[in-house]
Amino acid sequence: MPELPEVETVATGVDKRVRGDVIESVWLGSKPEPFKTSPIEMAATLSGRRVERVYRVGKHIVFDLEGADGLQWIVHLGMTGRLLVAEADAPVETHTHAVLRLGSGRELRFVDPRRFGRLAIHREAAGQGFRGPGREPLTITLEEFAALFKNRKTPIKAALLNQKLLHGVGNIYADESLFRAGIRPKRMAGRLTREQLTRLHAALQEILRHAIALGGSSVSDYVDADGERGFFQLEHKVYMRGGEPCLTCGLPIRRMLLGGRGTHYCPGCQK
DNA sequence: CATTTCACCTGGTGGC
DNA sequence: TGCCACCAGGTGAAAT
Repeated sequence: MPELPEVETVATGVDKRVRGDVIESVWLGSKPEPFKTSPIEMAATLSGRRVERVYRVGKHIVFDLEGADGLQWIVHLGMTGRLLVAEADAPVETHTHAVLRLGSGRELRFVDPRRFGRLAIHREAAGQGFRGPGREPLTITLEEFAALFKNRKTPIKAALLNQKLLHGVGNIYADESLFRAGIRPKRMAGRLTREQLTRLHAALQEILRHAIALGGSSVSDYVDADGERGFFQLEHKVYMRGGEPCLTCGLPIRRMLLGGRGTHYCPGCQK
């Protein structure tokens, strides 16, 4: 899964290749799982439209479609979803659920083995495009960030993963930013000190920006729109390093379950 | 309402 | 080589 940096990388890559292109025809797989909008309505809405712009909101990829009705195509990659721009004669991978044939002769393909991804048409309400469920981690101010966690009794890691608070943060960047800020994942969100909130706000933004600059983390099968892997996995300090020595203090990194998610932290560096 | 747990899927890995 | 348990970037419904 792609989290904020991976989705940003994919959206940027797709925008570069697809912006201005016309969707000439649409094929949607028969399995209904990925579609929040019915396949018939989705295909009818997309066919013949020009793509004005592609960008990221939270973990969603938003396609602005040309036209006065303000319709948008929303793609969520789930855990294993990929959006690929391919030549029309390139072999179609298994688990391909959507193919958009473009006027340029290329195809935009949605591939998702686990089928946790979602596709939908968003109808603009009151002149507003798709906004996402929460606040943007990259642009939120420290004051707004601190206010999100006030009086919350859930562990800080669970709060970071709650998309209605901040959208875009997932398991990798929650663990990595808590390590960088020196905070244990189980610490109650509402009990963080002002200093901890300041460190966490800075750590999260620094890590997300760094990860975007490196094209995201390729843990297993993540690739961008050109099929290229990212490099931020080489910078992980705790994620998936359970049992290995902390790169700062040497103590073994611990792995535990928190909210059903694998959680990694350093018992020496995080308080 | 806030919070936690679990189902939803396929595939890769490691132990036996 | 096979079988099986367990794990994986996420979310949202149901239970508490």
